[in-house]
Amino acid sequence: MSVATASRALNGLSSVTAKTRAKIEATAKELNYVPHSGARSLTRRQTDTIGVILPDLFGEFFSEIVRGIDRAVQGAGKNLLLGNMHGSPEQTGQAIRAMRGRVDGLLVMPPHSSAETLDQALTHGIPAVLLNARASDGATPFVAVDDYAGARLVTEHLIERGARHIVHIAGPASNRDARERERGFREALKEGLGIADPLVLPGDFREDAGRDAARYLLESGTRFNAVFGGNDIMAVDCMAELREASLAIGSEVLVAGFDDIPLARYVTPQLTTVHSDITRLGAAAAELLFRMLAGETPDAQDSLVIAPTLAVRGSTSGLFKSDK
Amino acid sequence: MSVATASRALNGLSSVTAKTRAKIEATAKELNYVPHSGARSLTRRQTDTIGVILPDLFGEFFSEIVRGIDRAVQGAGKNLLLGNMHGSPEQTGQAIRAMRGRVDGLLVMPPHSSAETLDQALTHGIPAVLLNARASDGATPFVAVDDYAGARLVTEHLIERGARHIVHIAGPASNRDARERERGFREALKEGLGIADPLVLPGDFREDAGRDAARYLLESGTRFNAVFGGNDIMAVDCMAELREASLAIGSEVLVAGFDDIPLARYVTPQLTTVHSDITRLGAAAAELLFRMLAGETPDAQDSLVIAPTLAVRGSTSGLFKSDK
DNA sequence: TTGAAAGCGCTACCAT
DNA sequence: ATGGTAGCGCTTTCAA
Repeated sequence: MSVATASRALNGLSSVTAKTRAKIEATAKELNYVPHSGARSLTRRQTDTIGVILPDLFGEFFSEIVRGIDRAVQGAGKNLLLGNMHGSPEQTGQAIRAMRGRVDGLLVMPPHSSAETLDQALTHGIPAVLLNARASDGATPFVAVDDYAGARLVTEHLIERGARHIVHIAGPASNRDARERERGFREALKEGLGIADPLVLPGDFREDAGRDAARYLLESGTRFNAVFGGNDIMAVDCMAELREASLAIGSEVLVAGFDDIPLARYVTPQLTTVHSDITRLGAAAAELLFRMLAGETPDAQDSLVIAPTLAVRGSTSGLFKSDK
Repeated sequence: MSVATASRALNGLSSVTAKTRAKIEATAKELNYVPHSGARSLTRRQTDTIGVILPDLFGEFFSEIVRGIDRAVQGAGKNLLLGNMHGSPEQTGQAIRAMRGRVDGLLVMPPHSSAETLDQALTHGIPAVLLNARASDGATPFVAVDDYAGARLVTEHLIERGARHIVHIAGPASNRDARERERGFREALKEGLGIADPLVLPGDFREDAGRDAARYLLESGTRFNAVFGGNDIMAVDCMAELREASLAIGSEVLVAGFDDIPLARYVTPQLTTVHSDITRLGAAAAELLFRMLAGETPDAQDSLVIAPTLAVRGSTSGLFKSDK
């Protein structure tokens, strides 16, 4: 048997006698032969692998998105090469370059708002889909969570539940999600209550920011009856602090967050928040990339914005007793 | 310039004139040349990539372990190929085979106790380190968390805090971690209190199991003053249920868990639990693998068992009022 | 110091 | 239906 025939048999090409194939398969098993996918990739000019480049993410988000990507990858019979990039745009470019020759396409989630730096690295090479970011030139397709819509959802909900003095704890200004959430908050407030300059406290998406915000609110004597935290962590900690000050969460003060981390359901009262299907985000991105690899050339039209949903829980479900 | 010289220059070999090198580097930049690592791997017979095969893990654990591995991989200038295997040992073997030619070594965390099936797949090929599992032949090095020691730690702590009627909610019998934890519990109890046949309730590491256990305890009128949940989820939910029955957690009944998930610190009272450095587990495994790839041939001696620590919190910190 | 050429393990084209 | 063989893009002897 020649290597050519063997290759054909093992790859299931039709032009092989059943007999020959059987013999080859038997021998392969006997020799415990396992194809060398590296070499295979080289000749076929296709690796059946996609690269994923993520920033140093916090637990929950990371595992969810990878799970989604993995699901799609698995379903397509492909492989997943993971390349973390810890922060800087240069590292990102570096990571992207290191993937050349190893992957057919890329899923990239840039840190912060450094989308521009990416373009170069991307435009120049292989197909790519951006995660939760837009390329500055608008050319690279992306899949993102609609932070703006989510923030509007919460804000409108708070208004509907009777809140009239709503405070927002913002995330870091360098973070696109944070900016979009704040924007959604502001617009919903303007449209709903006609408030143009609401109180927005600074935050960084970490626990302390929630506590600090709460203390500020209490000590400054600010009039407020609802807090919308830029993410759940801050909302939860703000809520804890307000509770310690004997405020009745859900009736005296409403609190809501964003992300729906598992914790949200475990605090008392449970936290109303915005739920995004992160797994779906990852899966959708991978599937979009596969379509590109299959020859389709999606434009910005194919980019997907995933609409989040509101998870209403105890922290906003009570009725208002008084307007503090 | 010949390709040979270019290769040498780009790879920083010394046998190249500074002048030649400069010229080559300039040209490379101009042409926007990026080396094709696939081809490079083929000739060098080294991919600088390690494969990671994990079962379908729950969020926290997954991200922590990957973070640890990634850290080590990053530090060593290598790449990380992720291959999830959803469950069955066959899939595992499959996943391992698919990695041939793509990676230099493997980090494998087998699902359940199917370590035997692995051996074949592993023995036959590339270097590998097992995560949280032992190979049946004892040959493959591994890195694992010491569940047994952790369980002893909690149990001894509960005894020391005055508990005399301690119940354990076990995890699934198919899970090695679960079995080891139960073993640690039983032995600590025998040694500490001379109890040989403690009450062990069945569980599956999920929320409901915690609630079911609590209900059983309450309804059956069982005498107990401490519960050691096989993991935090079950412990937390058991605690919630007991609290609803107006038991004072931490004083009337002690509750402890295992894993130290973030939630443990957010429930009221905070949950005493066993903390394992999962990130370190991943990093240690990767580093062990790198040593093997560098030529060392570690035996079982080099396997590492990571000792967990006890995180004492409110759920066991109160004093006993009565011996219910 | 540089260049020519032989592969790495496979696939795919061209013959037979 | 099968076999021979030319690469895939790189590294690495071996000569020059």
